[in-house]
Amino acid sequence: MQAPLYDPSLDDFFDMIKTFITLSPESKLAMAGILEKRELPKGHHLVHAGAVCRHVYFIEKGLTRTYYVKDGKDVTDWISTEKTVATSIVSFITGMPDIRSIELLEPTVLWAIGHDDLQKLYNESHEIERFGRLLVSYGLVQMQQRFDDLHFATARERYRKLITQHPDIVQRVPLGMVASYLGITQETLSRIRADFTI
Amino acid sequence: MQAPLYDPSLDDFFDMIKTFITLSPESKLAMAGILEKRELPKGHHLVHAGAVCRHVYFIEKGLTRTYYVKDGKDVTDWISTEKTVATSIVSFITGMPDIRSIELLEPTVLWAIGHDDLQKLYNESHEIERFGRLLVSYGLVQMQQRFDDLHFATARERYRKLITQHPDIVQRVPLGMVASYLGITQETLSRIRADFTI
DNA sequence: CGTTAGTTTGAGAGGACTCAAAGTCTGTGG
DNA sequence: CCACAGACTTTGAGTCCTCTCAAACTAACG
Repeated sequence: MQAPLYDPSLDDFFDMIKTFITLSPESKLAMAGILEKRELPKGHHLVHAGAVCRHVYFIEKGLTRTYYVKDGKDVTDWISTEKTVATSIVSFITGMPDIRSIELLEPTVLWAIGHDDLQKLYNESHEIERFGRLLVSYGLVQMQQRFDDLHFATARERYRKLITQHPDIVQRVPLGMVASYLGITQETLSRIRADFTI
Repeated sequence: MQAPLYDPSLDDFFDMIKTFITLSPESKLAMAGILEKRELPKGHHLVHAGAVCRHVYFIEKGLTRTYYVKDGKDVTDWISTEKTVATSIVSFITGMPDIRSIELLEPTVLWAIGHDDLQKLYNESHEIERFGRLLVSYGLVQMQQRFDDLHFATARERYRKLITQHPDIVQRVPLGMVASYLGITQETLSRIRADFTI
Protein backbone atom coordinates (compact mmCIF):
# COMPACT_ATOMS: atom_id res chain seq x y z
CA MET A 1 0.00 0.00 0.00
CA GLN A 2 1.55 3.20 -1.23
CA ALA A 3 0.77 6.73 -0.12
CA PRO A 4 -0.66 8.87 -2.92
CA LEU A 5 1.85 11.21 -4.48
CA TYR A 6 -0.44 14.17 -4.17
CA ASP A 7 -3.61 15.31 -2.42
CA PRO A 8 -6.35 13.13 -3.92
CA SER A 9 -8.71 16.10 -4.13
CA LEU A 10 -6.37 17.40 -6.83
CA ASP A 11 -8.05 14.91 -9.12
CA ASP A 12 -10.92 17.36 -9.18
CA PHE A 13 -8.53 19.78 -10.78
CA PHE A 14 -7.27 17.31 -13.34
CA ASP A 15 -10.85 16.42 -14.13
CA MET A 16 -11.59 20.08 -14.68
CA ILE A 17 -8.87 20.49 -17.29
CA LYS A 18 -9.37 17.18 -19.04
CA THR A 19 -11.63 18.81 -21.60
CA PHE A 20 -8.47 20.04 -23.25
CA ILE A 21 -5.55 18.05 -21.85
CA THR A 22 -4.71 14.92 -19.92
CA LEU A 23 -1.42 15.38 -18.16
CA SER A 24 1.21 12.71 -17.70
CA PRO A 25 1.90 11.50 -14.15
CA GLU A 26 5.08 13.57 -14.01
CA SER A 27 3.28 16.73 -15.08
CA LYS A 28 0.55 16.06 -12.56
CA LEU A 29 3.16 15.81 -9.87
CA ALA A 30 4.76 19.04 -11.02
CA MET A 31 1.41 20.81 -11.04
CA ALA A 32 0.63 19.41 -7.62
CA GLY A 33 3.71 21.20 -6.40
CA ILE A 34 2.36 24.62 -7.33
CA LEU A 35 -1.39 24.26 -6.90
CA GLU A 36 -2.73 25.72 -3.69
CA LYS A 37 -6.16 24.82 -2.47
CA ARG A 38 -8.05 27.61 -0.75
CA GLU A 39 -11.40 27.89 0.95
CA LEU A 40 -12.56 31.46 1.13
CA PRO A 41 -15.67 33.24 2.40
CA LYS A 42 -18.26 35.09 0.43
CA GLY A 43 -17.19 38.68 -0.18
CA HIS A 44 -13.48 37.90 -0.22
CA HIS A 45 -11.51 39.61 -2.96
CA LEU A 46 -9.08 37.54 -5.00
CA VAL A 47 -7.87 40.58 -6.91
CA HIS A 48 -8.13 44.26 -6.08
CA ALA A 49 -8.60 47.06 -8.60
CA GLY A 50 -5.34 48.71 -9.58
CA ALA A 51 -3.21 45.72 -8.63
CA VAL A 52 -1.44 43.16 -10.76
CA CYS A 53 -3.16 39.79 -10.85
CA ARG A 54 -0.56 37.13 -10.15
CA HIS A 55 -2.74 34.04 -10.06
CA VAL A 56 -5.07 31.94 -12.08
CA TYR A 57 -7.89 30.40 -10.09
CA PHE A 58 -9.74 27.21 -10.87
CA ILE A 59 -13.09 27.26 -9.17
CA GLU A 60 -13.98 23.95 -7.64
CA LYS A 61 -17.01 25.12 -5.70
CA GLY A 62 -18.58 28.52 -5.51
CA LEU A 63 -18.85 31.56 -7.71
CA THR A 64 -16.68 34.56 -8.57
CA ARG A 65 -17.36 37.84 -10.26
CA THR A 66 -14.83 39.96 -12.13
CA TYR A 67 -15.84 43.60 -12.28
CA TYR A 68 -14.66 47.15 -12.61
CA VAL A 69 -16.02 50.64 -12.18
CA LYS A 70 -16.69 52.70 -15.25
CA ASP A 71 -18.03 56.26 -14.94
CA GLY A 72 -18.97 55.55 -11.35
CA LYS A 73 -20.91 52.45 -12.30
CA ASP A 74 -20.18 48.87 -11.42
CA VAL A 75 -19.66 46.73 -14.52
CA THR A 76 -19.58 42.95 -14.31
CA ASP A 77 -17.01 41.70 -16.77
CA TRP A 78 -17.06 37.98 -16.19
CA ILE A 79 -18.70 35.39 -13.98
CA SER A 80 -16.93 32.12 -13.16
CA THR A 81 -18.79 29.13 -11.84
CA GLU A 82 -17.70 25.65 -10.82
CA LYS A 83 -15.19 23.94 -13.10
CA THR A 84 -14.17 27.15 -14.79
CA VAL A 85 -11.32 29.60 -14.49
CA ALA A 86 -11.20 33.04 -12.92
CA THR A 87 -8.41 35.53 -13.40
CA SER A 88 -7.83 39.09 -14.47
CA ILE A 89 -6.52 37.85 -17.75
CA VAL A 90 -4.92 40.94 -19.24
CA SER A 91 -3.12 41.69 -16.01
CA PHE A 92 -2.00 38.10 -15.59
CA ILE A 93 -0.61 37.94 -19.11
CA THR A 94 0.95 41.38 -19.33
CA GLY A 95 1.98 41.80 -15.70
CA MET A 96 0.43 45.25 -15.71
CA PRO A 97 -2.09 46.54 -13.16
CA ASP A 98 -5.71 46.48 -14.22
CA ILE A 99 -8.91 48.13 -13.06
CA ARG A 100 -10.61 44.77 -12.63
CA SER A 101 -11.38 43.24 -9.25
CA ILE A 102 -12.50 39.70 -8.53
CA GLU A 103 -14.84 38.99 -5.64
CA LEU A 104 -16.47 35.83 -4.35
CA LEU A 105 -20.25 35.85 -4.54
CA GLU A 106 -20.45 32.65 -2.49
CA PRO A 107 -18.16 30.75 -0.14
CA THR A 108 -15.67 29.31 -2.58
CA VAL A 109 -13.19 26.46 -2.83
CA LEU A 110 -10.56 26.99 -5.49
CA TRP A 111 -7.13 26.03 -6.72
CA ALA A 112 -4.70 28.90 -7.11
CA ILE A 113 -1.71 28.84 -9.44
CA GLY A 114 0.91 31.53 -8.99
CA HIS A 115 2.20 33.28 -12.10
CA ASP A 116 5.88 32.79 -11.31
CA ASP A 117 5.43 29.17 -10.32
CA LEU A 118 3.68 28.55 -13.58
CA GLN A 119 6.39 30.26 -15.60
CA LYS A 120 8.92 28.08 -13.89
CA LEU A 121 7.03 24.95 -14.88
CA TYR A 122 6.68 26.26 -18.41
CA ASN A 123 10.45 26.39 -18.56
CA GLU A 124 10.85 22.94 -17.14
CA SER A 125 8.16 21.08 -19.02
CA HIS A 126 7.04 21.15 -22.60
CA GLU A 127 3.81 19.44 -21.65
CA ILE A 128 2.94 22.09 -19.14
CA GLU A 129 3.72 24.76 -21.66
CA ARG A 130 1.18 23.01 -23.83
CA PHE A 131 -1.29 23.00 -20.97
CA GLY A 132 -0.81 26.77 -20.82
CA ARG A 133 -1.36 27.18 -24.52
CA LEU A 134 -4.53 25.16 -24.44
CA LEU A 135 -5.80 26.94 -21.37
CA VAL A 136 -5.44 30.30 -23.05
CA SER A 137 -6.89 28.94 -26.29
CA TYR A 138 -9.91 27.73 -24.41
CA GLY A 139 -10.25 31.16 -22.82
CA LEU A 140 -10.04 32.82 -26.19
CA VAL A 141 -12.85 30.69 -27.56
CA GLN A 142 -15.05 31.60 -24.62
CA MET A 143 -14.24 35.26 -24.96
CA GLN A 144 -15.10 35.22 -28.65
CA GLN A 145 -18.44 33.65 -27.91
CA ARG A 146 -19.21 36.19 -25.23
CA PHE A 147 -18.15 38.93 -27.58
CA ASP A 148 -20.48 37.66 -30.29
CA ASP A 149 -23.35 37.65 -27.84
CA LEU A 150 -22.76 41.28 -27.10
CA HIS A 151 -21.98 42.49 -30.58
CA PHE A 152 -25.34 42.73 -32.26
CA ALA A 153 -27.96 41.36 -29.96
CA THR A 154 -30.79 43.13 -28.20
CA ALA A 155 -31.09 43.07 -24.43
CA ARG A 156 -33.78 40.45 -24.82
CA GLU A 157 -31.70 38.14 -26.96
CA ARG A 158 -28.81 38.36 -24.55
CA TYR A 159 -30.96 37.45 -21.60
CA ARG A 160 -32.59 34.58 -23.43
CA LYS A 161 -29.21 33.17 -24.33
CA LEU A 162 -28.00 33.48 -20.77
CA ILE A 163 -30.96 31.67 -19.24
CA THR A 164 -30.64 28.82 -21.73
CA GLN A 165 -26.87 28.47 -21.49
CA HIS A 166 -26.28 29.37 -17.85
CA PRO A 167 -29.57 29.15 -15.97
CA ASP A 168 -27.73 28.83 -12.68
CA ILE A 169 -26.09 32.24 -13.01
CA VAL A 170 -29.45 33.99 -13.04
CA GLN A 171 -30.37 32.15 -9.86
CA ARG A 172 -27.16 32.79 -7.99
CA VAL A 173 -26.10 36.27 -9.05
CA PRO A 174 -27.94 39.46 -8.05
CA LEU A 175 -29.91 40.99 -10.88
CA GLY A 176 -27.91 44.20 -11.06
CA MET A 177 -24.71 42.27 -11.62
CA VAL A 178 -26.28 40.07 -14.26
CA ALA A 179 -27.57 43.18 -15.99
CA SER A 180 -24.19 44.83 -16.34
CA TYR A 181 -22.74 41.47 -17.40
CA LEU A 182 -25.22 41.61 -20.27
CA GLY A 183 -24.43 45.24 -20.97
CA ILE A 184 -27.80 46.61 -19.92
CA THR A 185 -29.22 48.38 -16.89
CA GLN A 186 -30.78 46.71 -13.94
CA GLU A 187 -34.17 48.27 -14.63
CA THR A 188 -34.21 47.02 -18.19
CA LEU A 189 -33.33 43.50 -17.10
CA SER A 190 -36.03 43.58 -14.47
CA ARG A 191 -38.61 44.52 -17.10
CA ILE A 192 -37.39 41.90 -19.55
CA ARG A 193 -37.57 39.24 -16.91
CA ALA A 194 -41.11 40.28 -16.01
CA ASP A 195 -42.14 39.79 -19.65
CA PHE A 196 -40.51 36.39 -19.88
CA THR A 197 -42.29 34.91 -16.89
CA ILE A 198 -45.79 35.89 -18.01
CA MET B 1 29.96 33.76 -48.23
CA GLN B 2 27.10 31.58 -47.13
CA ALA B 3 23.64 31.40 -48.62
CA PRO B 4 20.92 32.43 -46.16
CA LEU B 5 19.14 29.49 -44.60
CA TYR B 6 15.75 30.92 -45.36
CA ASP B 7 14.05 33.56 -47.48
CA PRO B 8 15.34 36.87 -46.07
CA SER B 9 11.88 38.43 -46.32
CA LEU B 10 10.93 36.04 -43.54
CA ASP B 11 12.70 38.43 -41.23
CA ASP B 12 9.64 40.61 -41.62
CA PHE B 13 7.71 37.81 -40.00
CA PHE B 14 10.18 37.40 -37.15
CA ASP B 15 10.09 41.14 -36.64
CA MET B 16 6.34 41.00 -36.44
CA ILE B 17 6.33 38.45 -33.63
CA LYS B 18 9.23 39.90 -31.69
CA THR B 19 6.87 41.87 -29.46
CA PHE B 20 6.30 38.62 -27.64
CA ILE B 21 9.05 36.19 -28.59
CA THR B 22 12.47 36.02 -30.20
CA LEU B 23 13.01 32.59 -31.67
CA SER B 24 16.26 30.69 -31.69
CA PRO B 25 17.92 30.06 -35.06
CA GLU B 26 16.72 26.46 -35.04
CA SER B 27 13.13 27.50 -34.39
CA LYS B 28 13.35 30.12 -37.10
CA LEU B 29 14.46 27.47 -39.51
CA ALA B 30 11.66 25.19 -38.45
CA MET B 31 9.12 27.98 -38.87
CA ALA B 32 10.61 28.85 -42.24
CA GLY B 33 9.74 25.32 -43.28
CA ILE B 34 6.02 25.83 -42.75
CA LEU B 35 5.50 29.53 -43.51
CA GLU B 36 4.07 30.24 -46.93
CA LYS B 37 4.23 33.70 -48.39
CA ARG B 38 1.25 34.69 -50.50
CA GLU B 39 0.34 37.72 -52.51
CA LEU B 40 -3.37 37.95 -53.06
CA PRO B 41 -5.70 40.41 -54.76
CA LYS B 42 -8.33 42.60 -53.16
CA GLY B 43 -11.59 40.72 -52.74
CA HIS B 44 -9.94 37.33 -52.30
CA HIS B 45 -11.39 35.19 -49.51
CA LEU B 46 -9.00 33.52 -47.10
CA VAL B 47 -11.81 31.71 -45.33
CA HIS B 48 -15.34 30.99 -46.45
CA ALA B 49 -18.41 30.93 -44.22
CA GLY B 50 -19.32 27.45 -43.03
CA ALA B 51 -15.82 26.07 -43.55
CA VAL B 52 -13.12 25.14 -41.10
CA CYS B 53 -10.29 27.66 -40.89
CA ARG B 54 -7.03 25.74 -41.14
CA HIS B 55 -4.58 28.62 -41.23
CA VAL B 56 -3.30 31.55 -39.28
CA TYR B 57 -2.30 34.52 -41.41
CA PHE B 58 0.26 37.15 -40.58
CA ILE B 59 -0.44 40.25 -42.57
CA GLU B 60 2.69 41.83 -43.92
CA LYS B 61 1.01 44.32 -46.22
CA GLY B 62 -2.66 44.98 -46.80
CA LEU B 63 -5.86 44.64 -44.87
CA THR B 64 -8.29 41.87 -44.05
CA ARG B 65 -11.81 41.82 -42.68
CA THR B 66 -13.41 38.97 -40.74
CA TYR B 67 -17.19 39.05 -40.98
CA TYR B 68 -20.36 37.04 -40.80
CA VAL B 69 -24.01 37.45 -41.62
CA LYS B 70 -26.46 37.82 -38.77
CA ASP B 71 -30.18 38.18 -39.50
CA GLY B 72 -29.37 39.01 -43.09
CA LYS B 73 -26.95 41.73 -42.10
CA ASP B 74 -23.24 41.87 -42.63
CA VAL B 75 -21.35 42.12 -39.35
CA THR B 76 -17.65 42.98 -39.26
CA ASP B 77 -16.06 40.97 -36.50
CA TRP B 78 -12.43 41.92 -36.80
CA ILE B 79 -10.10 43.99 -38.93
CA SER B 80 -6.45 43.04 -39.33
CA THR B 81 -3.88 45.49 -40.59
CA GLU B 82 -0.17 45.24 -41.26
CA LYS B 83 1.87 43.40 -38.62
CA THR B 84 -1.14 41.73 -37.09
CA VAL B 85 -2.79 38.35 -37.30
CA ALA B 86 -5.92 37.27 -39.09
CA THR B 87 -7.70 33.97 -38.55
CA SER B 88 -11.10 32.59 -37.69
CA ILE B 89 -9.88 31.88 -34.22
CA VAL B 90 -12.64 29.67 -32.83
CA SER B 91 -12.61 27.51 -35.92
CA PHE B 92 -8.84 27.29 -35.96
CA ILE B 93 -8.68 26.24 -32.33
CA THR B 94 -11.64 23.89 -32.21
CA GLY B 95 -11.46 22.53 -35.74
CA MET B 96 -15.17 23.18 -36.14
CA PRO B 97 -16.78 25.11 -39.03
CA ASP B 98 -17.69 28.69 -38.32
CA ILE B 99 -19.94 31.28 -39.89
CA ARG B 100 -17.07 33.74 -40.23
CA SER B 101 -15.44 34.62 -43.54
CA ILE B 102 -12.23 36.52 -44.09
CA GLU B 103 -11.83 38.76 -47.12
CA LEU B 104 -9.07 41.03 -48.32
CA LEU B 105 -10.00 44.70 -48.50
CA GLU B 106 -6.77 45.54 -50.30
CA PRO B 107 -4.17 43.63 -52.27
CA THR B 108 -2.40 41.76 -49.51
CA VAL B 109 0.92 40.09 -48.81
CA LEU B 110 0.79 37.61 -45.97
CA TRP B 111 2.42 34.63 -44.35
CA ALA B 112 0.21 31.59 -43.96
CA ILE B 113 0.76 28.88 -41.37
CA GLY B 114 -1.16 25.64 -41.75
CA HIS B 115 -2.84 24.19 -38.69
CA ASP B 116 -1.40 20.71 -39.06
CA ASP B 117 2.07 21.97 -39.83
CA LEU B 118 1.95 24.07 -36.71
CA GLN B 119 0.76 21.16 -34.57
CA LYS B 120 3.65 19.14 -35.87
CA LEU B 121 6.12 21.81 -34.84
CA TYR B 122 4.44 22.08 -31.46
CA ASN B 123 5.22 18.42 -30.96
CA GLU B 124 8.79 18.80 -32.08
CA SER B 125 9.74 22.00 -30.35
CA HIS B 126 9.08 23.32 -26.89
CA GLU B 127 10.02 26.80 -28.02
CA ILE B 128 7.49 26.80 -30.80
CA GLU B 129 4.87 25.54 -28.41
CA ARG B 130 5.74 28.62 -26.37
CA PHE B 131 5.41 30.77 -29.43
CA GLY B 132 1.91 29.34 -29.81
CA ARG B 133 1.05 30.06 -26.22
CA LEU B 134 2.22 33.63 -26.45
CA LEU B 135 0.47 34.16 -29.75
CA VAL B 136 -2.83 33.06 -28.27
CA SER B 137 -2.19 35.09 -25.11
CA TYR B 138 -1.58 38.16 -27.17
CA GLY B 139 -4.83 37.50 -29.03
CA LEU B 140 -6.71 37.16 -25.79
CA VAL B 141 -5.45 40.51 -24.56
CA GLN B 142 -6.58 42.18 -27.76
CA MET B 143 -9.95 40.50 -27.60
CA GLN B 144 -10.47 41.62 -24.03
CA GLN B 145 -9.71 45.20 -24.98
CA ARG B 146 -12.10 45.09 -27.88
CA PHE B 147 -14.70 43.54 -25.65
CA ASP B 148 -14.31 46.30 -23.10
CA ASP B 149 -14.78 48.91 -25.79
CA LEU B 150 -18.06 47.36 -26.77
CA HIS B 151 -19.37 46.55 -23.33
CA PHE B 152 -20.54 49.89 -21.97
CA ALA B 153 -19.63 52.60 -24.41
CA THR B 154 -21.88 54.76 -26.55
CA ALA B 155 -21.55 54.78 -30.31
CA ARG B 156 -19.72 58.09 -30.00
CA GLU B 157 -17.18 56.81 -27.48
CA ARG B 158 -16.45 53.78 -29.64
CA TYR B 159 -15.83 55.88 -32.69
CA ARG B 160 -13.63 58.31 -30.82
CA LYS B 161 -11.52 55.46 -29.52
CA LEU B 162 -11.17 53.96 -32.96
CA ILE B 163 -10.02 57.15 -34.62
CA THR B 164 -7.43 57.75 -31.92
CA GLN B 165 -6.14 54.19 -31.76
CA HIS B 166 -6.51 53.12 -35.39
CA PRO B 167 -6.92 56.21 -37.54
CA ASP B 168 -5.85 54.27 -40.61
CA ILE B 169 -8.78 51.86 -40.38
CA VAL B 170 -11.27 54.67 -40.78
CA GLN B 171 -9.43 55.78 -43.89
CA ARG B 172 -9.09 52.39 -45.49
CA VAL B 173 -12.29 50.57 -44.61
CA PRO B 174 -15.73 51.47 -46.00
CA LEU B 175 -17.94 53.20 -43.48
CA GLY B 176 -20.57 50.47 -43.36
CA MET B 177 -17.98 47.91 -42.37
CA VAL B 178 -16.50 50.17 -39.72
CA ALA B 179 -19.99 50.76 -38.37
CA SER B 180 -20.78 47.11 -37.82
CA TYR B 181 -17.30 46.63 -36.39
CA LEU B 182 -18.31 49.20 -33.78
CA GLY B 183 -21.67 47.56 -33.27
CA ILE B 184 -23.71 50.40 -34.75
CA THR B 185 -25.48 51.10 -38.02
CA GLN B 186 -23.98 52.81 -40.97
CA GLU B 187 -26.39 55.75 -40.72
CA THR B 188 -25.52 56.35 -37.10
CA LEU B 189 -21.82 56.31 -37.84
CA SER B 190 -22.29 58.72 -40.70
CA ARG B 191 -24.09 61.16 -38.41
CA ILE B 192 -21.51 60.82 -35.67
CA ARG B 193 -18.72 61.47 -38.09
CA ALA B 194 -20.51 64.57 -39.39
CA ASP B 195 -20.65 65.95 -35.85
CA PHE B 196 -16.98 65.24 -35.22
CA THR B 197 -15.70 67.10 -38.23
CA ILE B 198 -17.60 70.30 -37.51
C1' DC C 1 -38.01 43.60 13.63
C1' DG C 2 -35.46 47.24 11.90
C1' DT C 3 -31.84 48.08 8.43
C1' DT C 4 -29.90 47.41 4.29
C1' DA C 5 -29.32 45.21 -0.09
C1' DG C 6 -31.77 44.02 -3.85
C1' DT C 7 -35.80 44.41 -7.10
C1' DT C 8 -39.72 46.38 -9.30
C1' DT C 9 -42.47 49.99 -11.28
C1' DG C 10 -43.36 54.56 -13.37
C1' DA C 11 -42.68 58.57 -16.33
C1' DG C 12 -40.11 61.05 -19.46
C1' DA C 13 -35.98 61.83 -22.40
C1' DG C 14 -32.87 60.52 -25.80
C1' DG C 15 -30.00 57.62 -28.53
C1' DA C 16 -29.94 54.50 -32.09
C1' DC C 17 -32.73 51.96 -35.32
C1' DT C 18 -35.54 51.36 -39.64
C1' DC C 19 -37.01 52.56 -44.01
C1' DA C 20 -36.54 55.59 -47.77
C1' DA C 21 -34.45 58.67 -50.91
C1' DA C 22 -31.01 61.65 -52.50
C1' DG C 23 -26.25 62.65 -53.06
C1' DT C 24 -21.32 61.52 -54.04
C1' DC C 25 -17.45 59.06 -55.46
C1' DT C 26 -14.89 55.92 -58.51
C1' DG C 27 -13.54 53.07 -62.07
C1' DT C 28 -14.52 51.42 -66.66
C1' DG C 29 -15.97 51.46 -71.42
C1' DG C 30 -17.19 54.15 -75.27
C1' DC D 1 -11.79 62.42 -71.81
C1' DC D 2 -16.49 61.99 -70.69
C1' DA D 3 -20.50 59.45 -69.14
C1' DC D 4 -22.56 56.10 -66.77
C1' DA D 5 -23.14 52.16 -63.45
C1' DG D 6 -22.44 50.56 -59.20
C1' DA D 7 -20.68 51.17 -54.71
C1' DC D 8 -20.62 54.03 -50.97
C1' DT D 9 -22.29 57.85 -48.01
C1' DT D 10 -25.40 61.22 -46.35
C1' DT D 11 -29.78 63.07 -44.96
C1' DG D 12 -34.62 62.87 -43.36
C1' DA D 13 -38.62 61.37 -40.68
C1' DG D 14 -40.70 58.56 -37.57
C1' DT D 15 -40.45 54.79 -34.10
C1' DC D 16 -38.86 52.08 -30.46
C1' DC D 17 -35.76 50.46 -27.23
C1' DT D 18 -33.09 51.46 -23.45
C1' DC D 19 -31.57 54.87 -20.32
C1' DT D 20 -32.13 58.06 -16.31
C1' DC D 21 -34.10 59.57 -12.24
C1' DA D 22 -37.25 58.65 -8.64
C1' DA D 23 -39.92 56.14 -5.54
C1' DA D 24 -42.08 52.11 -3.73
C1' DC D 25 -41.71 47.48 -2.65
C1' DT D 26 -39.50 42.96 -0.96
C1' DA D 27 -36.23 39.89 0.98
C1' DA D 28 -32.51 38.78 3.77
C1' DC D 29 -29.66 39.28 7.82
C1' DG D 30 -28.18 40.42 12.36
